[in-house]
Amino acid sequence: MSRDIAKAYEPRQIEPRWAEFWVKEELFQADPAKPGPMFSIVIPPPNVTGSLHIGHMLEHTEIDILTRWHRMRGYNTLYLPGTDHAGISTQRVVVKYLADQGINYHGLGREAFEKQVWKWKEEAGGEITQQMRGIGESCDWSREKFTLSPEMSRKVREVFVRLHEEGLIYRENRLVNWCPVCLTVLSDLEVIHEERPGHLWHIKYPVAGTQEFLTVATTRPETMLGDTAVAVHPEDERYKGLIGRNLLLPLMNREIPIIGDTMVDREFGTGAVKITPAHDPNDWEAGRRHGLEVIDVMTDDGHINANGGPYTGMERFAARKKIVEDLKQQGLLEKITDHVSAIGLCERSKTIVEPRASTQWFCRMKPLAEPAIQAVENGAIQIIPENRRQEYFHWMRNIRDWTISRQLWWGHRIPAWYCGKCNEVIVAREEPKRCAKCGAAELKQDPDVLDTWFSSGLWPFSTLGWPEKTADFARYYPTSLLITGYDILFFWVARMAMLGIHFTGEVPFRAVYLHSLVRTASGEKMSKSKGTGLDPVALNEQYGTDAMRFCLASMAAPGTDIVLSEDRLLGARSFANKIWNAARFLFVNLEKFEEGGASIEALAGPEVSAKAPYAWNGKVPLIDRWLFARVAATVETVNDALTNYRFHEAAQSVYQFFWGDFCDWYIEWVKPELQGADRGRAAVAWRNLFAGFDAALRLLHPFMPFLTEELWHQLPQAPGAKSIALDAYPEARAEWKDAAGLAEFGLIQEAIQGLRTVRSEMKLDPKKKVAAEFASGNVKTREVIEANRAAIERLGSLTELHVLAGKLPPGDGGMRSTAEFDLRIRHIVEAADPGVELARLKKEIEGLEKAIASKEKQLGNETFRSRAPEKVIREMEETLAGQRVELGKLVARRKALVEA
RNA sequence: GGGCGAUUAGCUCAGCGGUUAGAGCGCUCGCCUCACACGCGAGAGGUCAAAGGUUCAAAUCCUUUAUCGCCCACCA
Repeated sequence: MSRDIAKAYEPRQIEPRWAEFWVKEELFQADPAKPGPMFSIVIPPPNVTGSLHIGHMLEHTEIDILTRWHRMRGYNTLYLPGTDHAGISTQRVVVKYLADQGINYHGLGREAFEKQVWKWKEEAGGEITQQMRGIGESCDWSREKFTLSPEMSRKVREVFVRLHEEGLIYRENRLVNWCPVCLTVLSDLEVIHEERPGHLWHIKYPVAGTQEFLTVATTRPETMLGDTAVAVHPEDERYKGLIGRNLLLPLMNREIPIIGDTMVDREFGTGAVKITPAHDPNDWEAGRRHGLEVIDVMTDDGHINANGGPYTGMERFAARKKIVEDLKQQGLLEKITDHVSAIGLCERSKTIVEPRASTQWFCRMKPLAEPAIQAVENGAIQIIPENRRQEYFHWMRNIRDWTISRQLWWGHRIPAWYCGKCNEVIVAREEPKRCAKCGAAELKQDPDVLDTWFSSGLWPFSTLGWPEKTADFARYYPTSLLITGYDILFFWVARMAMLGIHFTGEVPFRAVYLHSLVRTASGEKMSKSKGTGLDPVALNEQYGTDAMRFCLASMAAPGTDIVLSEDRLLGARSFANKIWNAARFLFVNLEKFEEGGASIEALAGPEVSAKAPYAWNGKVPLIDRWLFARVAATVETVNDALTNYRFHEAAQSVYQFFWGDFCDWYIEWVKPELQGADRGRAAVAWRNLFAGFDAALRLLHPFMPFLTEELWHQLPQAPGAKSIALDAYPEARAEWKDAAGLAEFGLIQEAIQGLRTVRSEMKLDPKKKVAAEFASGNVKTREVIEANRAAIERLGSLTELHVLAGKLPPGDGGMRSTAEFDLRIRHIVEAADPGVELARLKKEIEGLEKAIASKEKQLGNETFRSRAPEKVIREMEETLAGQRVELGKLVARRKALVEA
């Protein structure tokens, strides 16, 4: 950078280089043999065919900040990357891709289709991991995993077989959620409920052998084709007598019984419920209780099947329409009322899910859930933010069995084989040659695959080598932390907790931090499919990845969603530019200093920094004491904030430090000293400046890795030191903490700001230097000001500052008073408007009076004095005394002004 | 039907029991001061959604209400 420095920071010139460097140098490869405390994190595997969206950007930024922060603090750190095969969603993408080319995937056949998906994966599958490299994630790429790799497949089969042996996995015919578009069964979680206005159709069923009718109310008339009973409440006076009689099912002309069942709510509808065991979960149960026939009237793709009489072949909603029409025509439709009901939609296709009886594989969850509940209860797994614990508990305590089979081709094939001869079901790790029961060789593997979440549920231990006892597993499991979105708490987090504990005997992660969702300005979840997402890759190009990372971090308060705006990004970009320009200042001025024979090696570098701050004439200058005290305070704030996942607090703290302290005060203060005639003094100033800057870079690195890496390389480093990422995070060294230094410098800041305010109020030309007076009754205060007079004069644009004892009498010019000191700039102001000054005084006096009154009231209160902590009382008294002094001064000033 | 969260400066949000409530952006005034106009300096702007309550002390804890949002749920 040093000789030809761009005036503005241009991330595009810098980021790709370092992104490549980090990968090529394999800087983040973990070594289980290395000593030290451990920090491990496995990535929530993104969809292999996906691309980086804004949610990933946030998640990966948070993961990478914590990873880099731990690594710099000496932890043996592993950040394990990988991707998910994402069964249903990937299959949908490829099916559509083929369809666009006029290819029907069914026609292709299973094997050819699978080949297509693998081909797709090879082509598109690299994108997201490539993007992750591009944004500088400090992953160990040598350990990258894919949920559908042969290696992972073996682990999946192992788990399946063991669960089956334990009786936790079973196959059964029951009512499941069916998606007629995806053509597969779905788990309960994959069905999203949405309230929609609909109707309640009141249909008259003729009572067999009479002229009477029984009216039933239904929201889904088309299911009547499969009705096998009508239920009424056994104690319902209206219908009691009908129980046991038969009804003639309209349109189908089948006789069905009237049954009594307490499931019926007498208040709802007509109090009579049609029972369709094949297409409603309640009815399914009722059917079992009463031994009713199950008549499935639907095809896989949501049409009426051969059981549907005249409606056979019709699409389900077309059939609904026709059935209603026909009923109306036959005079069997009593009425239609409006009714809002929650309907189930397929998470992927948004199709209305059809409840349907089907034979599927299930996993018994209760026994798995119990230990996972306890793990969170007893703190073995910590969930942050805390309020998500409740959701976790609620779901886990009401958990139902998990439908794990899917009628897809893309996924882990279920390791079950059926004997063509004796129908024996064989579940095995390897494909069996013969039936274990009858010895026949006619075995056929179950065509279905496992729910994607089944394999991702094993992720923390499968990726680390389980069931083998690998070094990685021993060293990095249980993982330290999981960072993921709260939207997959049940899908993924809960299942990992259950399976992890069950198979390893240990929790899969010590803590789960559930990050926010990034929303659009209108509050919607950002989504690419809806076109409401911001493209992080494009934004990174535009503003810089560091700016994006910093922006997200500064907004990532736990528990609240993020609304990202370009305004905020602009602010973060400015911050990056500010850092760049601070560096530019250093190097540009260093050149001038170097002309006198100094070299950067003598002024900067790890050995020089280690001894900072440097003294001059036996004393560390106040400004340097102050700077390092601020470094220590910032380090403490950042460490504390990151320990508690308070990214926004950490980001805000480094921002304030770098911009507010380092640039606005420190650099401005030391400017003249750096180029001063006294080269010894200047060398000390340079060393302290570089040491401060070096600490700042390391402090900032987890948030803004590219920029800090670039600048770090411009400074002398230890031989063999490769990257700031492997350097040490600054420590809050005890010798840097300096309360007195902070207080003294605070006083000076207040004085300078006071002077500037007065100048501004007096509308003085910024270039015009004037004389000023400073007065304080405190000897120590006067000494501090006197000792730093030159800098105060410079930063306050003064010709000279007179330091006086006591207080300033009222007089001409602009005045400013605090409890500690008085300031005045004497100046004849031509068009000075005393009204403006009076108005300001009035406002300040009123504010003070209000504050004083409230304190006097409190302090005068006996209960307060007896109950409040002593510290609070003492502080309040001190403040009050100060405010009274200040008020006195302001009132005197006002009086003098009015009289003049 | 249950549960959770939000409501604070024009905007986006921090703060969650103890001084006159903060930040970024925007706004006003003044500055191209030899690192940075993606900048520098100085300001204006809020009865912390409403009403009760607890407390010596409430934006902060409790209750109710209103508005908005989310999650869970097999009332046909």
